[in-house]
Amino acid sequence: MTRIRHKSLECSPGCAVEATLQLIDGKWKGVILYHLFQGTLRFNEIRKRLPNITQRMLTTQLRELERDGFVLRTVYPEVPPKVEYSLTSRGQTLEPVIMALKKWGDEHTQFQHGHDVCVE
Amino acid sequence: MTRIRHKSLECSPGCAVEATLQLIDGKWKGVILYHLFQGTLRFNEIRKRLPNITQRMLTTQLRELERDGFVLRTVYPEVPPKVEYSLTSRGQTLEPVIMALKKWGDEHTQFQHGHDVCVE
DNA sequence: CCGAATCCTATATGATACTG
DNA sequence: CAGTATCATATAGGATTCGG
Repeated sequence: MTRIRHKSLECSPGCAVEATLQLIDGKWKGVILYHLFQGTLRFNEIRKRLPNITQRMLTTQLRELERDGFVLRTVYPEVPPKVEYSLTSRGQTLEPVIMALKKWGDEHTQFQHGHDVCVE
Repeated sequence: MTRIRHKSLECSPGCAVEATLQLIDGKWKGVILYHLFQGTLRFNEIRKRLPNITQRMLTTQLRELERDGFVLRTVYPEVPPKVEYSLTSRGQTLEPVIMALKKWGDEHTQFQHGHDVCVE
């Protein structure tokens, strides 16, 4: 779930935790970022890596990541269209965060790396 | 947002990222965990540290954290009631994750540590 | 003091169809 | 290929009230 930007946040010393969470939250953002760490990808290339995502959701999540300054969207004026997504430098700074999330998940949750589905 | 347990997850190499996110997501879970890293707290002690949370939401989030094995709830059969919350060993393992989120937030978002509210 | 029970709303997500 | 546009639904989060 991505919440409204500029919404007032609870402020305690842990405030920054939620601030970060709100930016990378969204059902697919974590995985999208994860794949983009490995390099620039086209729209459909990302889609292939997320077999269950709908076109609409991929667009939505990418737009939010772009809006938040994590992802750069490059449109090539060709026919058929070609759009590439890559991380901005700000997006790169999220790598330790995403990797911490992945590391914990790998160590503490059981899921099968199957074709396209895993169960928590 | 906390999603249903055992829901099928998208499985790609980044699957673990979302698996972890789904567990610590929830508007207040990150901050609650953050405060519990500093030691056992009573219900109202947590509440004081999260000035804007409602009683219902604090209960809800704590119950989910308990359900997911991160938090231990200890009820003292007294009048008036006394309930203490502490981290389980599994909860402790989240510390690097939460701290990575906090570190990023501290370095990359602007917010004011005020009385009770900050703006992203 | 620490909740549970209700009721309510916003919004995140999804299904589906269409398009330059 | 890479999107929009529409419609539908579930659920997260909140306000309020009551209780042991």
